[in-house]
Amino acid sequence: MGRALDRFRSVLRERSLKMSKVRESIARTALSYDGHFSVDELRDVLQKSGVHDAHVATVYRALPLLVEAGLIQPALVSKGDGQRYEAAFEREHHDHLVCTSCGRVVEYQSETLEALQREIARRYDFELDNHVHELRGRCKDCRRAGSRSGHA
Amino acid sequence: MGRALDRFRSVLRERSLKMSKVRESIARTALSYDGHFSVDELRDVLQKSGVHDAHVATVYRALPLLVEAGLIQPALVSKGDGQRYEAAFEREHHDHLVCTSCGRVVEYQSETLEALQREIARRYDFELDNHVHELRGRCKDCRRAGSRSGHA
DNA sequence: ATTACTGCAAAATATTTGCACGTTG
DNA sequence: CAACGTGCAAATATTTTGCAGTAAT
Repeated sequence: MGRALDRFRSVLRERSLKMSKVRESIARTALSYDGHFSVDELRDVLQKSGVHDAHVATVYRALPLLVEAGLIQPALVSKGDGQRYEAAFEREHHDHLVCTSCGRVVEYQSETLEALQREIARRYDFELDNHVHELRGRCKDCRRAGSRSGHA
Repeated sequence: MGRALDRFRSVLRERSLKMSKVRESIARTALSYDGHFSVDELRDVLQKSGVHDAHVATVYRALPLLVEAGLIQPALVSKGDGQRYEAAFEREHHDHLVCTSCGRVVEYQSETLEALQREIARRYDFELDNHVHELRGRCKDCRRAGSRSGHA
């Protein structure tokens, strides 16, 4: 956690920005958030944690900085409800498998996949920054329940 | 194109929905759209094509059906401006490599990747519907231009 | 001190929904 | 004719922005 905040601080310094208390709280909360969060979910936890809450606009302003510092990453592309994020600092990278019926999310990681992505980027002469990979389908339980065209 | 519309019709039938003129126009326009489109871009083309335009709500209502029928697929997750789609019927599936500096989009396809995805889904007992895969980085030209350490 | 940060409220976007009327099967 | 589809406008939801006062370096 300390290391993550240091990294955040250094990104801020590079841009002549300041490390405020609110920003630090946002960073801490995001880092220790268990699972995916939306802006409002993050704000809820922030508020309940008693520290102090941050205005929506403030969170929106902070998130790109956290992404840039590598503390969090965008997650769950799906749609409808707005961007979600998850902690990313010093964690194994993983991607998501989402059940389109019940919404269950399974994380997986595959070194083969990572390697393949690097190879594709190399083939087109791209320097890879990051990627989004989301597999969508129906999980075993949902298939058993409504065995056909039953979309949620 | 005829085959695509047949498939659309059959999805509609399965759900006791009807094939209206507006839906058919939306389907045709989406199928022949060259590249990625947003809801508004699709509506623009629809209108200019003289047929008749569809209300924005109508397009929003039609898109999930087109996706379900496999005529289009969600594409290009990255931006903030709302979901984009692209034609997908009887086309080789492909994914995208996006340059974070100049915005250039390169399509690529990899059977190895497709196979790997199927294997991951199988491992978790998911029946795969579709996926989103987007690699983000900097293309050769942008790297040469500004050899900076990072952010746009 | 200087420059940035925050909350606020309003704006800009995106997407969804209820309803009355038109269309499809 | 019954059921569905469409346009419309209003409602939601999400993200951004200008501003005036507050905090960080």
